[in-house]
Amino acid sequence: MTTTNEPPVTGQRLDAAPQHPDIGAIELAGVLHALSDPIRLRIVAELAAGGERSCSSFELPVVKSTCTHHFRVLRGAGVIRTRLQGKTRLNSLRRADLERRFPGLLDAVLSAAVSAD
Amino acid sequence: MTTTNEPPVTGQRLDAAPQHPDIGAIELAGVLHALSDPIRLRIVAELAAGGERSCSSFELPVVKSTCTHHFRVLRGAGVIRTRLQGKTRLNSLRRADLERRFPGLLDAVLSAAVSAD
DNA sequence: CTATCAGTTCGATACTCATCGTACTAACTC
DNA sequence: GAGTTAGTACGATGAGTATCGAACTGATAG
Repeated sequence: MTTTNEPPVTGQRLDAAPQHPDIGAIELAGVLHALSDPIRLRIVAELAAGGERSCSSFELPVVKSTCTHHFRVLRGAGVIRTRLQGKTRLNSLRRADLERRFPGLLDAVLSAAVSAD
Repeated sequence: MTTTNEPPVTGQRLDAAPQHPDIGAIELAGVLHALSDPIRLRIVAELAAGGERSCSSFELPVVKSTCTHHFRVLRGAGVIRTRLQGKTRLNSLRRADLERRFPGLLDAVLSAAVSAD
């Protein structure tokens, strides 16, 4: 595919590793906004139970591209970390980072999510 | 003003007391969304310090109508309570209610708001 | 009664966002 | 190489929302 009649993309590379904010760059409003969506709250709650999960292991009521969107929001807010492994992306909660930045916040949200279930 | 040439409004009354959700009706996603705006976060943080405050006692960088909007969002989410007194509205945090519904959540957000300040 | 004050209501506007479908890509399998 | 798999990229769309200004209201002060 080096000879398509379209010019090569000048933007960011597709296979670039996913970007995660530095601990200090994690903003409270951003985290709260990321957690204020029911689907993302569900992702975070399930992620809190286990270790690393691929995107497709969640049975979410949305199509793939919407799924990508939600994981990107969570990643951009600093809530989850995404690691490339072969053809899948493994997602995990940034528990330690969030705990250092906003002590008690994630636990409070998680137990609230359970009780509101 | 009882004889304007316009028919009387059929909608809700203007002076109706502000509506607050029942404790059980407070939703986690709603609370997180309400707190995910910097202006509202600031209102809540200032409200956490003292008792009752009128809307205008906050020096917010927005006009009055926008102010009304933010207080309505907070009220609708169950975060604050608004009480009519004369010509002002006195707002207070629903600390006890929130603590019962989502233990530790508000405190975690408040201390996070301070540390992120 | 008139004026002021505190706040709401009502558009209007611009921006964000959750969703989808289609096309694409990169790794893996056959 | 041809398919399959697990996503991402890219519009497009519709819903929500943060903002403003102007008009209004209800209580109080003069």
